[in-house]
Amino acid sequence: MVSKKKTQGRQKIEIKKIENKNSSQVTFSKRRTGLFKKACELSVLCDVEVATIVFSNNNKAFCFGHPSIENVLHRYLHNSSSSSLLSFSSSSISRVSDASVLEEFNREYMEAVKELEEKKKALNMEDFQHSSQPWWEYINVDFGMELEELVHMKIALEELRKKVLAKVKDRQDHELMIMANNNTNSDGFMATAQLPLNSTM
Amino acid sequence: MVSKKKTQGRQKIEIKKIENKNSSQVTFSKRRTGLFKKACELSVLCDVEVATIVFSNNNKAFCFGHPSIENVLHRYLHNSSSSSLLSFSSSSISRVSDASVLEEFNREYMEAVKELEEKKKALNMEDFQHSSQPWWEYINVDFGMELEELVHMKIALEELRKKVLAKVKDRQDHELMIMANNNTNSDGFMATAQLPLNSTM
DNA sequence: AATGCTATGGTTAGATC
DNA sequence: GGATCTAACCATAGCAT
Repeated sequence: MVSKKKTQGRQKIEIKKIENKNSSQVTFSKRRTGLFKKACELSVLCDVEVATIVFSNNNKAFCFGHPSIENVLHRYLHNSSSSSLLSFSSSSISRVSDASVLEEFNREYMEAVKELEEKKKALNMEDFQHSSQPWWEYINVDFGMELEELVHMKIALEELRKKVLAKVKDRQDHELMIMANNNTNSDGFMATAQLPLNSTM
Repeated sequence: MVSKKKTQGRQKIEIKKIENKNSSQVTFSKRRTGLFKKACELSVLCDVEVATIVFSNNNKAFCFGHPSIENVLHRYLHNSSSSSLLSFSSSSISRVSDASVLEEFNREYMEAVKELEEKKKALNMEDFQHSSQPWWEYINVDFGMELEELVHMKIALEELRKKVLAKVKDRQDHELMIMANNNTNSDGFMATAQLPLNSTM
């Protein structure tokens, strides 16, 4: 009997730039996932801090960090300016940065991280990730927004409000229709639906 | 003839902290090498920027970066205002000292990431990820929300609106005060500040 | 602490939907 | 653009050095 293979399976490839755009995109997605998984496993198995950042060709940043990206970057940058640093890049092995460049970089970094922390705090993402509460409960405006941003936000919220109201209206009509056709609906749910929805926002 | 195997080969292991100090060290060394190799391959195959930092338990930093560590970190930190929501970390899990909980790290992590991905999708984060537009422009209500959720969202938005309005008011007063004291302010910015802010939302 | 050995577990290229 | 499948390639646990 001739064994007919369904696929050729994994083929050996050279490690060089994949010119085909589609293949490159597929490989990027698969290997990125694999890389993050490996990074995660290393952090767990050996109880160490790991940070990995990948930029796609579309300028998208993907990252993994344990205990957190900012934490590890902070530690790295802090250590690198004061003590010896074992690092290498694909272009040059065992490359050590100039101290003055790192000083400047550190300053920029501190500013960026501060801003990042504030925005993160603003959205309470840490809690949001592991909470059962809906995301919109966590939005606040305590971070330092420029006036221009606030105006834009106000306009965006106005649009959002319209969408929500429309959605609520649709659902309410839908539920009432169901109720009209089916008396077995639970009272608890319908009670919620009967909140005053047309109050001014 | 009895086939006598020299070794048992690679054995399956759980992804949890390796308590044996020596084993942990060996695994750290091997997997660290593997991780950097994967990172390097990804950067070459897909022609993308990658940075990976690992701290050993001895406080030693190992890293790989293409085109360089500083380059990628710099890019990440400067893009942070638009990409901060897309990073994920395992910080909440690292706070747990109980070993039994740590054992479940992998499963919990995967679940958390999956859940997060879903929420991101709901918020149209994919587009938001690589855009310079602020996050609130991307909020929509197209996903399947229950009526109860919508009502809660409406209430939350009402609260949010109040905060924004208050913030806008404060800023406006503040800017006007500055303008009164300092005529060198740019007109462009102040023009934005003079948008009609008291329109009904 | 890093490296070589092997058998096995795990990752992924290529195709398909 | 993602999800799934298969076979083949690759990484690495456990051991010794």
